Amino acid sequence: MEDIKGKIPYSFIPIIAGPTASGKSSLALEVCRKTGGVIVSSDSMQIYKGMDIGTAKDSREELSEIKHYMTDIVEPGTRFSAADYVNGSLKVISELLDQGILPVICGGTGQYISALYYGIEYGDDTDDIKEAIDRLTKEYMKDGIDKMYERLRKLDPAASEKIHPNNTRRVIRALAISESSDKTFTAKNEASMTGGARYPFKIFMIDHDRSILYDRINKRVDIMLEEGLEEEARALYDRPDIDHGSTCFQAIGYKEFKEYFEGTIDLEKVSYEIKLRSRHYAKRQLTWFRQMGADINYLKPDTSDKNADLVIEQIR
RNA sequence: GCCCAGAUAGCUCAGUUGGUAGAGCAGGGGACUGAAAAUCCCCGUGUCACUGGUUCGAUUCCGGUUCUGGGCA
Repeated sequence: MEDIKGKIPYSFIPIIAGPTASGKSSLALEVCRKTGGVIVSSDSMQIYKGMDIGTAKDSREELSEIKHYMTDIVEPGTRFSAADYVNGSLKVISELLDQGILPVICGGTGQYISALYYGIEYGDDTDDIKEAIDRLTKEYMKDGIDKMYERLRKLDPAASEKIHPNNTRRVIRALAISESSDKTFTAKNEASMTGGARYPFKIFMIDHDRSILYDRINKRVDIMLEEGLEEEARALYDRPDIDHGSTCFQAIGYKEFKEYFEGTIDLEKVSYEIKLRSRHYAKRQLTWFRQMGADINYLKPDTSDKNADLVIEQIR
């Protein structure tokens, strides 16, 4: 692990994590204001340019007030992976530390946060694996999942035992990784964590009652719709250069408009669906962070000002 | 006022030829290493509206009551 004490006056780099609508951004901005830090996003959808309202990106004013990294870095439609995220954000963090600036990691993508926090190294063969995934996805559509699962079972029995056969995505991915080099998915995973975390991180999360969190989600979706989410979604759908199967169309707040644009559902249904899917998502995020156990430092819901002071105190 | 149809899980509804009931959705829990806002797994007892009757036994059959739709006046 690299020592950061010589570069910045803090012992830990804060990660502000938690479910959607829990108040992460506002807290992270406040920590930045008080420390002269900048935000390094850990959000798999805020990386896309032009997807602002639906991904709850910080406002234009906030983006110009506090510098944001790993936000607005690619065009929608671009393929982007957890490996790309880790490689990119580590580079950014390293550069910031060299300049004596505190990086404040903020976002809700558990996979990205865990990868940073536990120091998962993905290597630089990302393009080969992306190709293998594309190839195997086509084979899967032709041959069905049973054949894919059987191939995985032969190549990497340990992985096949851990992955449910219905989980086609993870079956294909594990197979793609195993087939694209002489190491299996399991072997690569084992080797990927030997280095430990690159930096001393400390994770914080605001702990709301579930019913209050759901209420915040519902209200925020209403605000997004008032702010023009429909137009933003329409602009995305109308772009001829973006494949509708792209990752960016997985984003909640956009995919729910598909049927509306096709005229099969009304706006009220869209609103209902966005709220519902956001709640489901928040639940999954909570499961992810809960599983990290004592590595999460919980904060009581309070003003961003007060919680920022608590965070700063704990990273000294 | 009369006629018809309903009343079963938080919601929408199945069902029980009479032996106290089950789907979808919601909700809860879990998994997760190159698409992760994705993908996947597990979890179903509720005065079967109320009240009499028939019956060994009624949520089920019969009567009454209340409520909700729809129709006729």
